Amino acid sequence: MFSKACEYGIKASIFIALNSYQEKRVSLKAIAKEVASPEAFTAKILQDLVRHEIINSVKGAHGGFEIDKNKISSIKLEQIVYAIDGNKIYSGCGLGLEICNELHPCPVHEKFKSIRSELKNMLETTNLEELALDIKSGISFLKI
Amino acid sequence: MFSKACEYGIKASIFIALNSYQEKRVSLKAIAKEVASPEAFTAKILQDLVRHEIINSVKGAHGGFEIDKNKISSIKLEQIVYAIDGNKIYSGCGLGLEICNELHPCPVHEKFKSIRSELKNMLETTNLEELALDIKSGISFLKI
DNA sequence: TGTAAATAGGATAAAATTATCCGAAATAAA
DNA sequence: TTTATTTCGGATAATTTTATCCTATTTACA
Repeated sequence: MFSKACEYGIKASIFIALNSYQEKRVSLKAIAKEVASPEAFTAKILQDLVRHEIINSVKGAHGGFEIDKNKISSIKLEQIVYAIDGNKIYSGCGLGLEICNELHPCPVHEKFKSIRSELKNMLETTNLEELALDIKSGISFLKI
Repeated sequence: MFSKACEYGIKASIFIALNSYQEKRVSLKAIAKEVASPEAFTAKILQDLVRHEIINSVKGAHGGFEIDKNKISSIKLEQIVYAIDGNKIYSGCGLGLEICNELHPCPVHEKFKSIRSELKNMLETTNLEELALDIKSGISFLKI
């Protein structure tokens, strides 16, 4: 469903958010360990998120990644996915047609409609805060 | 959502079904042209579908691909996707966790639940016949 | 001021996916 | 029986995605 890059990016963002609530900046090393992702690859993804101003980075000793506490609840999954994968997720036709719309639909256009819109809606409405809180309370997990 | 291979496979299957209703066998060349897919790559995918006994192939002059007319309505999208992409589509966790279930869910497990099940249901219930009929009646299209 | 700790970013490599090429095998028809 | 047509299958290539490595830059602190 998502690319590996996107999976890592989402998990990393949740972990950073979780720590940001406690004013704790986290290092690449700590992130990669916590979400079980390859360190160097994760670094590239975090750079993307920084460029898109979803997370913030601080260089040098005691540096690391953080998210403005007040922004966490307004960051939607959609923004993270878009920063990393672009608009691949919704943009395309299910069967790869260049033109696929109500007037010129691919064979599965109608069948996919509600699935795609539900996915879109989910990504646009779920925010980092709720995901981080579930981790904090032990309801969900970032690895294994 | 699907791999390119899967997209080509689904479109090819629909085109073959369409022709099989009129007892017409179609060649690789005709299929690739009709669904706008690379010929040699499409050949590999068709071989997969033949091995999984979803379509039938006849070698030699006047050979080509066909589907048993009586089977068309019972062939589900799910079978085609499975033959080509394996169980990647549902099997995995949305965030790539090795273990992801009700007891040990990833952060988006609940959020994805209905989307995944709707997708699963759609693939398991839509059959080749309905897709082929929509092409036949000009409601949907295989290319552009 | 020097050093250790971090992120940034370019170059490169590995793996997976997509795509092409070519000879072998099968088959219908001349 | 020969020839043209067509799928089969192995080898290879191109592209994209995933992953690694190394150096530069920044920063805190001794």
